Amino acid sequence: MISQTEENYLKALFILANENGETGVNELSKFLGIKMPTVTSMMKSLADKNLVRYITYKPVTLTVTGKKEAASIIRKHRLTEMYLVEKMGFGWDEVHEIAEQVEHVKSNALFDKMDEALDFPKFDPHGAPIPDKNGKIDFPDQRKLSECKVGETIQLSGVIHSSDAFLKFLNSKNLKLGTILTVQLIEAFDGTRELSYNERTAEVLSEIACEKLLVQNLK
Amino acid sequence: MISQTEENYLKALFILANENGETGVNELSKFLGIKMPTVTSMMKSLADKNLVRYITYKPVTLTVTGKKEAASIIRKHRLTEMYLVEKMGFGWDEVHEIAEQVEHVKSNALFDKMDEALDFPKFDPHGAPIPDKNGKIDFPDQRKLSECKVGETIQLSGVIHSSDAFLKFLNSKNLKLGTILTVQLIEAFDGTRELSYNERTAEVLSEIACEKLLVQNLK
DNA sequence: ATATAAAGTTAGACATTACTAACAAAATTA
DNA sequence: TAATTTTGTTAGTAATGTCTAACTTTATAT
Repeated sequence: MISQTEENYLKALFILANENGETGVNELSKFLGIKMPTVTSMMKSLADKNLVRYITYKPVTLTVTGKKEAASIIRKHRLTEMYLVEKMGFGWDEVHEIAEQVEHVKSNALFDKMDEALDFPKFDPHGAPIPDKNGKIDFPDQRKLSECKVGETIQLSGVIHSSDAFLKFLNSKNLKLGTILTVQLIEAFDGTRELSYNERTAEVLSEIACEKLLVQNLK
Repeated sequence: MISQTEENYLKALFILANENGETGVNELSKFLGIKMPTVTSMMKSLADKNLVRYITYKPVTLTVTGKKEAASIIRKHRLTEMYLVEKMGFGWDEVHEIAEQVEHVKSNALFDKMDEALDFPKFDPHGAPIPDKNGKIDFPDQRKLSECKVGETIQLSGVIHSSDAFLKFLNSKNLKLGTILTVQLIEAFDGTRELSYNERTAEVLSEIACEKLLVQNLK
């Protein structure tokens, strides 16, 4: 039996995994807001349970079992977010904290019912892909808005590392997933972008904001 | 901040409270499946937090604060059960375990949304009353089927201390809340009841089963 | 009214999950 | 390459919530 605490570590490892699937202890510590010695000892304990591979002074990787568990928790989280938005009338800026708790509920039936009621959605309300029952994720072909060049016209398809405050900010700018944007101008000295979308012709977004926005090419 | 564990103790105290609102440590221990010394020490800790009144060797009572907290958890549990049955297509025999977990979610908004979607229900799928936001419970005028006399015609209005197995058994007998029953016969030697309802003329229920069924007079 | 049974408490141990302080290894920079 | 910074580990402590063993108080029954 995996505890809620352990589930949170596995989820973090899944989310933070770089190209090699590795995550440093320091990175994990900062992400979870838990001090490094605690993380180290948890890594030992998860390694004993065969959920991660851990060698002292080396980055941590999830085992196949660990990865499956992590994907299952992320699936529960994202299905919950989608259910709250689509079926219960919550805003996309209100669902993270609730999903953070509901994701730990031990009942496949509950999440399968959500999945079905939502007609098996592929993405959550923030554009993040929802793993299927086998833990498989269908990653869309996305890049950051901050990487787009002047003149490009693309579609907003995801928001990453989003605080509720940032989502409320997007609401206030009338930016939603699906909005079609054109990059009008990039300020050389601070990376500020000027964008046009809908009837808006010169909305200004900071570079930091643009790094949190994912876009797709138009189809 | 009250932990999940503490919430479970408060809920149990609320449910087990007798006419004086008292509960013995032993009773609590058996109900929760937790050994008595653990219960004793938890009672001390809850008393320090002003959630219960505890004097050694005396039964425990909830304080006003404790009672309010307990009612809030029970409200969450029963709203969740009702939501799962009415909005998600679960059977009344499938929802207890899920609600047992969801009841600990810290989000008034979630339960208020359920309440609204269900149009502010007064009872859960097992006929138990749902406390309102202020912790007030509207107890209906119910008695046990085991207390009814031969010839009485009443309406099934609640199921108490019900295991999932017992609920499945009721399903198999086609007994639901609202079913109108007539007590045809009570066996003197073992308390077995013969009941008629719908087209069924002589369904036999044990005394133990009849003690778990609550009924109301017809209106 | 005393013996026995039931209920309740105390003391001490243990697992989990967190922390701080001190130290060690690895990476970076001068 | 040597010094410094960053990253990571070890050791020791603490809170929470559980347990068993031993003991005490209260209730029950003969």
